[in-house]
Order: sequence, then C-alpha cells, then structure tokens
Amino acid sequence: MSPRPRKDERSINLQEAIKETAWQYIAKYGAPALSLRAIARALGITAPAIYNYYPDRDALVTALIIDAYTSFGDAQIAARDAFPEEDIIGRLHAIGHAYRRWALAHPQRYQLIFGTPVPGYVAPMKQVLPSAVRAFGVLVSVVEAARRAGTLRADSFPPIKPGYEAALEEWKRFSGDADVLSLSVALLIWARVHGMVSLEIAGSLPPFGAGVDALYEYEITSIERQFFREGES
Amino acid sequence: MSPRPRKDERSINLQEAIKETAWQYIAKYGAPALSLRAIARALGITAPAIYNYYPDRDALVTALIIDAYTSFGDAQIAARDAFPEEDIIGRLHAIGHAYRRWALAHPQRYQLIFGTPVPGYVAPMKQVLPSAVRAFGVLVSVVEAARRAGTLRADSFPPIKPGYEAALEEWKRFSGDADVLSLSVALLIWARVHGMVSLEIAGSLPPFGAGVDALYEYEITSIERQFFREGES
DNA sequence: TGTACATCAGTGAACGCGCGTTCACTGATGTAC
DNA sequence: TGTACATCAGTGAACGCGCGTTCACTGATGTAC
Repeated sequence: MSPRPRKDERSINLQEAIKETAWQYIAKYGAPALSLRAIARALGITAPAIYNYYPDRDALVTALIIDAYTSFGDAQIAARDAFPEEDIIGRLHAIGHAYRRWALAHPQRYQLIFGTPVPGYVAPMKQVLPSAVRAFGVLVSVVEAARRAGTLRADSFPPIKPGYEAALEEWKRFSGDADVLSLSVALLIWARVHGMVSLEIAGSLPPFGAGVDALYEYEITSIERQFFREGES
Repeated sequence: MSPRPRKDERSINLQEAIKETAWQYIAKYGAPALSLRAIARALGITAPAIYNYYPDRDALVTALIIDAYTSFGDAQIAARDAFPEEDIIGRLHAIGHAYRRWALAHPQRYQLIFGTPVPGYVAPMKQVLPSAVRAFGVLVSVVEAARRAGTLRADSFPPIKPGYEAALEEWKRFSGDADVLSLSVALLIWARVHGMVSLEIAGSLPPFGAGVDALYEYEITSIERQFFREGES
C-alpha cells in the first residue's frame, strides 16, 4: 500500500536526464542526428534501458517537442503578464523581445520546433497541438485585446476572402474566441518576428554583432506603429 | 587529338542525373537523409560509380547547394530585369513575389539553402559564397538604386553604430559598392519576406489557402510604403 | 527483526539494416599505327 | 580497313561503422508475513 519512493525518484531522474542529454546532443549535431545509443552512451547506460522510459525513439522526440513548446509558452506568458492588461503596446513589445530572447537562449529547442523536421518522424498532432496553441495563443490574445479596445489598425489590412475565412475558422477552434482578423494580424506579426530570428539563429546574418539588437528593436517598433493606435496608457 | 564525344556526353549526363535524383530524394526524405547508395539504387547503378563524378558525399551536397543558389539567383535577376531601371518600386515588387514563387516551385532547393543544415556537413565558403552573393545582391542592388535616386526612406531607420558598421564593411566586399545603409534595409526586407515564405514552406501556416496570396501581397506593399518614396515612374 | 517472495530497472548479446568508402577487376569505348 | 593497345566508367565484394529494437537474464530494491 505504501509507495516506493526511492525507485520512483530514480526513474523520474533518469527520464529527465535522458531528455537533457538529448538536448545537448541536438545542440551539437542537430535534431536529425539524434540517436538513442548516443544518449545511452553519454549517460553510462545501455541503450535498451531507455525503453523503460520511452517506448521508442519517436516518443522521445515527441516529448522533447512538447517540452520545447511548453518552455516557449512559459516565456511568452511571463513576458505578457509583466505588463498590465491595458498596456497593449507594452505587452506586445515584451512578447516580441521575449521571442528572440528565448530563441537565442535555447537554439536547440527553437530548431526542433521551427527547423527542418526530423526525417522519418511525423509529430502526433493530438499530443503536440495543445502546447503549441498555448504558446502561439499569447500573441493572438494581445492582438485580440487591441481589437476589442478599438486600437487595432486594420483599415488597410487585406480583406478576408470568404473562402479562406472558412479555413481559418477551423484554426480558430484552438485559439479561444479570438476574431479571424486578430488571427490574421497575429500571423503576419509572427512571420516578421520569426523572419529575423530564424535568420539570426541559422547564422545567415552578416556579422552585425550588437547591431542586430537595433534592427530588431526597429522592427518591433515598426510593427507597433503599423498595426496599433496609441491606447490610454 | 580529336575529342571523344560519346564518353564525355555520357559522363555529363550521369553527373546531372545524379544531382537530379538527389533532388528527388531530398524532396521525399529531406536533405539530412541524402544517401549516395539510395541515389545509385534509383539510377540502376552501383554506389561506387558515383565516385567517378564526385570525390565524396560532401562534394555532391556542395554542388547541389551551388545549383540551388544559382537557380535562385536566376529567378531574382529575371524578375528584376523585367522592369526598367527607373521603376524601382516595380522591381522591388517583382523580386519580392519572385522570391516566394521560386521557393514554392522548388521547396527542396529552398530547404537545402535556408533550412537546418545537413548534420556533419559544413559548406565550403569559398565555393558557395559567390553564387549566394549573386542571388542576394539583386535585392541589395535595387535598394541601393533607390538610395542613389534619393527615394529611400531611411529617416527613422536605426543609426548604424560605429562598431557594427565596421563589421558590415567586411560583408560589403562581396556586395559590390552598395552603401551600408542599403545593406541594412535590404537585410530587414529580406527577413520579412523570408519570414512569411519559410513559415509557408514549413507548413506552419494555418490552412489559409489562397488567403496567403493576399497576406503576402499586403506585406510586400507594406514594405514599399515604409521604405520607399514614390519615384518618377 | 528476519526470512521468503515479487517486482522491475538495467544488462549484454544478438538481429538485420543501411551507410560511406576502398579496392582489384572487367570489358566496352576509343586511339595509334 | 584491320589489329594491338590504352583508357577509364562502372562492377561487385568487402571493410568497419552506428543505428533501432528484441530478448532472456540478473540482481538489487521493496513487500508481506
């Protein structure tokens, strides 16, 4: 009847240790080269032992992806909630910079989520989607708040054609009660932020050094000016 | 003294056939999974035969990357030159849309250039850089033309700090005689375009369908409005 | 507190696989006289 | 035109490697009486 604390403790530690080692491996050799045997070797363990914690390689990858989305979502939520609800510009600014900061701090996680997919692996949507939607929903929620407050500048935004409004509705199901317009604007903002950060992570940028900070700040501010009117705060 | 036409013909054909098959393989299984044996199998050839054309696997990957950049550059140049030199907005619009069109038409090439790098492979800069610079130089040249014509809106652009202007100078060497400011603006434009297209290619966009066209057109127009004054054309 | 039993995390050997690369070879293609 | 020779693209066997996964096992940990 009484639990067996020691065993459980050990198990959990090893389960976490496997993921940690996997991250290190991904950082060094890239996600596609992730190997159970290599992880086991690094942990001083035999490869079959991993099967006590993950039924196969794909399950481990799935767990890693969910972890990455969760970590990403945590960062987004923390950034948003550091500013009061009414300060929409402040919140937007914060999550924009949090996006880059998180990506630079965890390039492996970023690569696993946004990079080229691991060959031969397809993410099981049902497991991954909730954590992904939670993360992306932060931006959507702020844009939607602006729309409700009447400070969203959408006059020049391309009209949502009937055909694709229907398609968006499906995506809406996962994003709470945000308006389709908010989703579209959020998507475009996300694309801009993602564009800079992905180039920076991939090392495709010329050696700007600290100059990238200035460019990024400029881009975030451009987004705010283009899409948001000044609020009361 | 006379040449041996038949042999050379065959050789060249096989050399090209290897690359073509490699592209198909990359399209199906992703660049990291590229395998000489698989290519040979698909061609009805034994693997060692490939060594008559490429000294090793990395050499083949390098050749593929250069081909991709060349194809990309061709598309950019053709788009730009379809409009007269004075019509800067027209040229910008054209290369912006050409970028997306090329990426959608050749997702494998796009992925190989901009996606997660092939694990264990490092591109030899000396071989790859010229074709890469040729491609990116198209956008730079148009922005630089605007700057010279005095129609580049750079008032609100972040000032180039001394430290990173020096770093940029190094990159400038490859980009002809464009101004540092033009390089910075071109980089930001590139990041925006790349942001949308890379999300679309990776399938990360919600099912917008044809709506993506409208969003993309909107984004291109936003860029033009933000950075360029009306010229004479 | 002490003994007999059950659990189950981790082991080590083995499987079948595909990979990049090497090597000595063969046999058709092309050349020289 | 005909023969002897050189070239060299492609072959087939072999190497050593690392991989994911299976399987029967062992031995320490924890449980029940």
